[in-house]
Amino acid sequence: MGRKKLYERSEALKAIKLCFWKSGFEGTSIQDLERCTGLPKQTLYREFSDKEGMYLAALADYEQTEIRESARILSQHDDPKEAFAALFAAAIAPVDTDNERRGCFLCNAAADMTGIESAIATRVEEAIDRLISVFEQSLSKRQSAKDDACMMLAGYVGLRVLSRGGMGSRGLNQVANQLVAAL
Amino acid sequence: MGRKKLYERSEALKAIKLCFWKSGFEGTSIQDLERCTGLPKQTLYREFSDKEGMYLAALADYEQTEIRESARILSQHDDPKEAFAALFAAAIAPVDTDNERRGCFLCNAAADMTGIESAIATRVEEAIDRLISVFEQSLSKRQSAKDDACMMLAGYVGLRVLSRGGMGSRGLNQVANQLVAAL
DNA sequence: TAAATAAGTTACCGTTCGGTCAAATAAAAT
DNA sequence: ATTTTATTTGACCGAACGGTAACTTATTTA
Repeated sequence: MGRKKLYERSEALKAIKLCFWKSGFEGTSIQDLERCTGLPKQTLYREFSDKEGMYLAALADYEQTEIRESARILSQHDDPKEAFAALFAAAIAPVDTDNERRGCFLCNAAADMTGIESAIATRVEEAIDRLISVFEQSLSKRQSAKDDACMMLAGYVGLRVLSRGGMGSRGLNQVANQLVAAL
Repeated sequence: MGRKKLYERSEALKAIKLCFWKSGFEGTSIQDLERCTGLPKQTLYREFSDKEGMYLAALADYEQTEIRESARILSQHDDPKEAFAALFAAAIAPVDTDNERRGCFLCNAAADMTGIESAIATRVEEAIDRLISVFEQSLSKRQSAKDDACMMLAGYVGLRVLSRGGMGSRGLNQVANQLVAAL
């Protein structure tokens, strides 16, 4: 019943995610996605409907890999200070090893949003809510868990946006240390 | 010696700034700028050379108005806690009065940057450096001024990106309060 | 083996993109 | 009044944009 597909959706999606991650929604063209996936646009459109579908799928994939990884890192430490220190360290690592400055796809998406923009804005808000829940869980032993989670979220977002914005790893480590100390 | 211009550069620039502020570099077309300034593209190109010139001029204008205003707010309070509380309050105000979610142009620009991109990246880095200096000055009485400024910068960036990302004013106030408490 | 279904391929759609050129127009300086 | 300088206007450029339709090829059912 039909031909076997010569590509794998998950692999294509991974490439698409990296593309949007680096260049944002408007900054990424369908042609860019053809190049990075190696697939013709027809295949992309069949698989993801349209550009927005590609972006939403990429964002969802990001949440299920990168964000889930963050949750895992946090859950590996009992002490919240240690937990967040580890999280921040993981965020900074690619900057001072490979000078990789993609930042956080979700944070970039939040800054990308141009006012009232379709389904994407909603998904971004939802993903941020889930991220704050992850933070909250790591801080659940504290009675000020919710407030602390808010602060750490802001610090996390700031850290990752600044890293994309070109801040050196020395400054980023300063930020991380001070945020952990504030806990 | 020639005809008087029927427009004012500063007014045009103000409109251009708002446009890039809302929609970012890639998300703003020359046609958008024609509409918001009321000027034909010829005039825009003569005045600012090209799209990048328009963006850089807008970013510079942002720094000389909005960022300078931030410095003013900070300088009006002796106690750093009060100073940053006032700064954060000013950042949150437009969200819960007009639901205005432009965020911070400079923060948006930092998140926009797609890798090695021309002169814009450099200017953004410089502007961030200047912003951190402003923060540092407000904290100059402390011996940990530099570290505290780093943390507040990350918190500030996070706060403004989250506000653009749709976080409600309740959450934003939580963030602000906790950041001030961490000082 | 034939029908059905899905994937690959190619060309193409109208629109918008950033950017340019030249003519027309207006006002200041000589 | 004429020259000079600047502004405005509108047409135009090739390229890239997101998206689609049609045709070919391959594979799995019946």
